[in-house]
Amino acid sequence: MSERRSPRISSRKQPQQARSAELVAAILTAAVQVLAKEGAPRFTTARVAERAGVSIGSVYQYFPNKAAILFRLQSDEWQQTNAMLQTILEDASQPPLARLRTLVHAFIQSECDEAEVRGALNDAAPLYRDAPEAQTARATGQQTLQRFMLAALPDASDATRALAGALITDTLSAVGKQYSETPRTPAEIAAYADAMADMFGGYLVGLGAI
Amino acid sequence: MSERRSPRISSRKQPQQARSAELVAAILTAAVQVLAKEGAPRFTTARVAERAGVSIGSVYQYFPNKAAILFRLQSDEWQQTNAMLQTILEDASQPPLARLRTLVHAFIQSECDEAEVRGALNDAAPLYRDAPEAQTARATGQQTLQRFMLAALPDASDATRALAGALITDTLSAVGKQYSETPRTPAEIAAYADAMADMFGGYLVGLGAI
DNA sequence: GTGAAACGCGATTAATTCGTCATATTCTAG
DNA sequence: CTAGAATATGACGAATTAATCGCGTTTCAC
Repeated sequence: MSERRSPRISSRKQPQQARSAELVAAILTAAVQVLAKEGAPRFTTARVAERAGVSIGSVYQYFPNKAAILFRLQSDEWQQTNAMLQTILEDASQPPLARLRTLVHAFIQSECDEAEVRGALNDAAPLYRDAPEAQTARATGQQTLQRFMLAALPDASDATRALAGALITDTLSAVGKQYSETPRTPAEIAAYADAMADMFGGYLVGLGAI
Repeated sequence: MSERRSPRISSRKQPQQARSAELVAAILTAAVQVLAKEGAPRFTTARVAERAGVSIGSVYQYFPNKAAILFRLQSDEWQQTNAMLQTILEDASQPPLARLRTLVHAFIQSECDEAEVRGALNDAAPLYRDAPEAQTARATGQQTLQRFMLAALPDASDATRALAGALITDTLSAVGKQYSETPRTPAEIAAYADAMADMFGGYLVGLGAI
């Protein structure tokens, strides 16, 4: 497929003084705004720097390249989403399938909430997707769901659980991505999330879910 | 989100002589090769022209811009896939859910078969996605599935059918896209497609499918 | 207060891009 | 055969782009 370009994407150096920490924060804030307002193709380091009220040189002091900024945004968001999903899935006060329904709603909702940024970030994905750091980050989310599968499908084989977990993870993320590309009303979102939860539920019950 | 750029994407003029028809064919063939070999970011009109053994000027004689070439590739593929899906869904010799399973297998398989091109085409999607022609093309595939839903869920309400149809369409295309991004063995593909068919089946049975 | 480290700057470079246009070649109708 | 329509060419203009580097400024430990 595409040429493998994965130079370093980790940050170039850590801010040590207060002003530089603010500067990095300003860059990230500006990056989100540029991404949401101008879209992925017009996301340039110069535009980010300008919006942040900072010089290009300063941007490159803390980010080795453009992809690193995008990856940082994606990474921060993954972390946030993962934390949310983990909280929901580990809430033992509800039966597994109820938790799954809650999770679907929360996930789809959050995707739609930040649709502008998410869409642009997906468009820019080719720039950071192949970096090793990105692969690692993705694995974390799947592990959380696999732990949940153990509770939901206690009698299934490991292979079955793994496959079901992978399918649900993929569906959630891929469909969520696509669904949020079009503007939706809150009612539509709720109905769609319910349908998706029904779909997962029907599937898991068929596999012997409790 | 991104700036709305949607100039004409339809072809600039129709080839009238034999040599120009060949030229257009050469451009499209070369475009696929460039896309597969170099990836979306390195897909340029110059590279396509060079690989096709044709001058840049000639490319712009039949395609108004770069996006038009990409759209043409996507459009051709949609048409091909749609024809296949229609054939499967309208095969009355099998019950609806069996047809759906066949469809899932065929679709996932075809996505994986041309993974290189599909992936790169998706990466380039921002360039042609917003064009009105693209919206139209997408609608066709959904109609085919909606007709099928009528057979599968004869007793459900229109709203239920529409929602279920949308969810299945979305899942199939979004997950297929994502799944084909990673190389897979034939056995993995078959197992995954089966799981997805189980998921759809469980969902539809829950809705009263026959 | 002072010196060194951290920080911030932005003009500049080198590369790449898309798409046009004036010109040259090939085809075909009559 | 020939005129003009269709087709093909590719050098070129105009615009963007990512990233660097040398130098001025601020901070802070001592």
